[in-house]
Amino acid sequence: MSLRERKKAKTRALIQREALRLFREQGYEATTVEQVAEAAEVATSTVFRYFPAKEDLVLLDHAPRFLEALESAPAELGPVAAVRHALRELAASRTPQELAEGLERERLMLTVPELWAASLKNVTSMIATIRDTLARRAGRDPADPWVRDITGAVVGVIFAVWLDWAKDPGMDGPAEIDRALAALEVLD
Amino acid sequence: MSLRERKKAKTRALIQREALRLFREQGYEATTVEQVAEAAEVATSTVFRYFPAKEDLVLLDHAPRFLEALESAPAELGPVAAVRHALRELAASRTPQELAEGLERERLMLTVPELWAASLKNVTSMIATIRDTLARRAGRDPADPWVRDITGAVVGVIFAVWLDWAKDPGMDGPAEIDRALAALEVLD
DNA sequence: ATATTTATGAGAGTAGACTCCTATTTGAGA
DNA sequence: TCTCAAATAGGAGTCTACTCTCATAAATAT
Repeated sequence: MSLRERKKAKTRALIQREALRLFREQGYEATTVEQVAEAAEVATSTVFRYFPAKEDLVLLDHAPRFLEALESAPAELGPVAAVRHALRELAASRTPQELAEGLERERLMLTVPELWAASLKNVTSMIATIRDTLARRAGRDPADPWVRDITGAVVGVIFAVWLDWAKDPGMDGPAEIDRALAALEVLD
Repeated sequence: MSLRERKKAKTRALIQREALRLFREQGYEATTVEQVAEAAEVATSTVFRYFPAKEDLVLLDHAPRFLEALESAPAELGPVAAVRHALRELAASRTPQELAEGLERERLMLTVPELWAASLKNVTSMIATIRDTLARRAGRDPADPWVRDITGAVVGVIFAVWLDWAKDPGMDGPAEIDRALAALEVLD
């Protein structure tokens, strides 16, 4: 990785970090892109060079790893069991530091309505991808009602726990999600 | 109802109707408030007098009627069965015209991300209320994980069907939701 | 009919997201 | 060290949601 690339990655991360901090401190809409630029000590145009739109500053990107894990889960597992498997694997593959950072960001996203709203586009496309993956695993059409219903239930349950977790960081989120999903395995 | 009030209601409805038409025909972002004003033959400032923000042109909530029905569902029904019951009752109480109008608006809301985002606050408070109601019916604490998980699964499934319905208005949404929820009754 | 209250139109003005251009800096390669 | 390509700063400019003001018109009350 060249120096140039490293610098770019660093700048990008810096901008995003400062943006999230400001969003948390004073709200998403109340924060202007100019303020983000100032905080990161770059020009406003530079912010837009890295992030095509303000809402893109909020992207969450550990989705690919989850999808990968879901894809490569043992073929004999049903959809719900596969999701449980993938989640456990993902949790295990993350360093404690990564986990804390991820939790912080997710918490921020879930507790600040504007951020959640801003990331809705990503969330929906992520849900669609999960659905496609589950369909492929089961050898069914993604339009299949059964696939849709299972995906809906799984995502709904995960979100429900997630929301509680965001409100009470003391609880063991991953364990709760696992337990909640276990109850859904009757659907497999 | 005075003449003045009737006129206001008429103007308001006219603005909203024209707005929805334009949003449907050329997209939400691509439609300016000025165009809406022009189509409704009012001044731009008049649009804002009736609707504080562009996104408010789309909002609506028939939530109260559903919650009422849920509250008064037979006590012996489990949570999922109670939700099914309430939904059936709600569907029966709406005229075909109301149903079509509602669907049109929901469709728009679900397919345009920023509209969905705008109504997120209402949606989350609605989910919280459903959870409270289900908890009361079951004689449990709203913080109970079981209540949380059931609510999450139910809401997740309904949204999943809703999204598909929005994409394919030809399908029988209420029936699909009922079928999907039937599969969840094992959790009751 | 007159006075008062309320809704509207018209337009000027603000703010902030986003684009585009140019001069300047900075890393990469010879 | 010198040269070239890429990245940035700085700033001017656009677009549109949204606000404010005031004069006019329409509805209501007396």
